[in-house]
Amino acid sequence: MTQLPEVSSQEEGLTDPNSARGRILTRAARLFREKGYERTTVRDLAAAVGIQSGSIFHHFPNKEAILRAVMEDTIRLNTARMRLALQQAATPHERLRALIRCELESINGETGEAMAVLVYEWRSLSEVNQKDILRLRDVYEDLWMGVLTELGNSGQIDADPFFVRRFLTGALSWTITWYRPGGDMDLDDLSDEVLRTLRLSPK
Amino acid sequence: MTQLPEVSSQEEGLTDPNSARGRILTRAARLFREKGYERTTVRDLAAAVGIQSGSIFHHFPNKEAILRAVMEDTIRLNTARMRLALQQAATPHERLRALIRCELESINGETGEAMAVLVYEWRSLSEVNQKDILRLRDVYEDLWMGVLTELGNSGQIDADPFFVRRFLTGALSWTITWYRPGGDMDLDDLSDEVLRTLRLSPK
Amino acid sequence: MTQLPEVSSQEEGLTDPNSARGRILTRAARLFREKGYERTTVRDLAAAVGIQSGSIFHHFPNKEAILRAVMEDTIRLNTARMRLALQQAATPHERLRALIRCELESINGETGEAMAVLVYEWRSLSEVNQKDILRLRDVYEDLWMGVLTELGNSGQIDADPFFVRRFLTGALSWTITWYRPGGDMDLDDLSDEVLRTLRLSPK
Amino acid sequence: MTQLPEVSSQEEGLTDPNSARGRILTRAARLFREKGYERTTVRDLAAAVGIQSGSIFHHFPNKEAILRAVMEDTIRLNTARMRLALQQAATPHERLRALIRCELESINGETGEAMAVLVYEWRSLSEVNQKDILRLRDVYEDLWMGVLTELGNSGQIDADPFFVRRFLTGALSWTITWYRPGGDMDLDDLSDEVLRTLRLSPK
DNA sequence: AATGAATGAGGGTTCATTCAT
DNA sequence: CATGAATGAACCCTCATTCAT
Repeated sequence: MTQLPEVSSQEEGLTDPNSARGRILTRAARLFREKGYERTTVRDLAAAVGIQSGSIFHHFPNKEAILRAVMEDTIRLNTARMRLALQQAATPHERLRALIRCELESINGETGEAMAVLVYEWRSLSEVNQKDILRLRDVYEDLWMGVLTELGNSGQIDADPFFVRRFLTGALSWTITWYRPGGDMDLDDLSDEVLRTLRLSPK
Repeated sequence: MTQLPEVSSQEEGLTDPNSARGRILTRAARLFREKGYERTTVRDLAAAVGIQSGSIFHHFPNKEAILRAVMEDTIRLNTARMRLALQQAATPHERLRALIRCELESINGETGEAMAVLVYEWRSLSEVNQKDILRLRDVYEDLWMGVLTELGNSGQIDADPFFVRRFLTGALSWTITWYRPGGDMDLDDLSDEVLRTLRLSPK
Repeated sequence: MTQLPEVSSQEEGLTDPNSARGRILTRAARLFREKGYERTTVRDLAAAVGIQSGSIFHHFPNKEAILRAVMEDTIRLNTARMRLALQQAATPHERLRALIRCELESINGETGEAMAVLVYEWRSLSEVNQKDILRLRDVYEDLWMGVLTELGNSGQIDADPFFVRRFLTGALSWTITWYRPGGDMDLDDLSDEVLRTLRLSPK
Repeated sequence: MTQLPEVSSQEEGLTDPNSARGRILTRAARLFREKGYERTTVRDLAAAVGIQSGSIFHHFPNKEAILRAVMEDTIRLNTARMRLALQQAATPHERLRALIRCELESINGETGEAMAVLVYEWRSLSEVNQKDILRLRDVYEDLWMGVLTELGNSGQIDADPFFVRRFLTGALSWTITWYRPGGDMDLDDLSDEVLRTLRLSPK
């Protein structure tokens, strides 16, 4: 199994998962994922956390702020993880594999629910919040584009790097709908299969 | 531009788009896509159609039935279209291109809004309705698997056909988030870029 | 008893007291007066009218709009009444009496509750609504100032008409706190007592 | 400027304005006046005082007790002040002027905010508290009635003393809505204008 | 005394759905 | 078929009050 770099939440200013705020965010990610943001009531969330509904508003000013925090924390964490993974990869090909592996991990691992929320509940965010989150997303995407451009320059991929990234974004995020960890395919296998589909030998 | 096969709505038992029911569905697809199913009120929809909210319920028993009809009609229409397109393709490779082209059309053409609704509003459907729609989806997916298996058998793709289909489902559906028709790239170009990414470009 | 001019609600664009809207306004005036605007819940009001709380919002966009309508309708009605009364008065002295009599009627008659609301719940109105209502109030006050200026010019009052109006506003509105119709003093007697206090013989 | 008698808070059992309790009351009077009792939250008040919301309840058992204390302290203080002022007035006419001057001071001076609260927030008091405050009010009103009866007996006013008091209560309390200290009219001028309106001007 | 997280009852408002006309 | 007033359950959020620290 690929060694996953450990990211301490404190270093990145992320929420401590054991704090009240952290517990709300974890449960919120799950509920928003399962039922959708709109269909999840504040009471549902409070019950899941084991507090009263009014107490939610000691930690977040309103429901949307919870959605935003779920998204923001997730992007921050996964960006940090990916940066670490890139540092440990020697070649462009290895870096691409690291990116794919990392993104699959973010989608199908612990942060999977939050990542799904990021995709499916985007429209529930106000425009202002959308813009803020998009800025964080840009940082993350720059990491991808750097590696794909490298591969394009060295002739290892034919298609336009922008398109490749977009196809991969869709393909990888879609895994959430069908991939189940614990089966006969782990995330390394899945990464290799992606590379094979791109006809880039997994090696 | 690839010739798109015409599918008459009557043959397939689809809703006449000029009927009251049809106008509701068209507007619903757009509104559900733009604002989300939960955030779209029956009043919004009625106003968009130009009738009173109570009148909606002369055409549909409840709001969810509208969502279901949007999804069902769309799958039926696109399945019919795809079947026609496959009949006109001679080789497995041509058939794959036809499938990709058709799915891109369904996602980015007239039925695009409804297709997005199919993906993003899935959880708003009751389990019973989900099952019904899934049955229709299976018919559609069988068309895909037939062609991909052909290609696998003839050695034109390395990866698992099931995996390739999933990869493509994600990649193609994701185009809705970034592809804009009317730019310098039409859906034929986009189809070619997909094939290139899979290293299956003709010659 | 002084003849009170009849003002038809239709002529002035006022709310029909028998309509749903009208019944809500009447009950609202009473409740806002008795318990205060803030302490009156929409549910209280709906119960008093005999409808469900949600139904209130078919007639008013929000709670504050009810408060505003109570105030607006009242000012409009009383301005119209006062204008009619002035037309029937021959001398400045008679006109002053008519104003006093009318204002006492507005405060202690049918519109009394609404007038009290106008005074006591002013701060519960948003600034925008306050401005709108103030414009209506100005029209009403101009009627007063015209008559008081006449009396000043003819030497029948010593003090500055502006002050006299202000003292009278306070003194007359205060009657709501102590005057009870049906006792040994009717509104004509009350008017005379006011004139006596100003040392303007009631005649 | 009329000499204002000094009333020491200690003598009357009033709250020391520099104590925690006193600071809460001062801020409460202002906030209740500005925003209304209901719209003022305990948090607002705590923030204005510079403490945490929970700490308020170390000084008062509940929010209404603050309202009551604001009213009670104000009546006590103004009753004491008025008593002193009466002692320094030689004739009934002078005494009336002293009462008017004192009441204007109480309404437009330091205690003005609290006096306004007394008038406008009366209904927010429970019945029990209303009764207690009314008893204090009676003491204050007796001072007024004594002087007005004197004036009636000596033929200096025509109207019923009870009526005159009510007229003045309304007229004077209403000054809070329009009189602004610091303009070209001070409270002595205002007192004179009141007397002139009653045709009781000196000489 | 002071803190501030937690409570929990309720408040204004929304909205799918019904039904008499 | 269409209307639109009415329903009533449910939603997000507020806030006076409590209490362990």
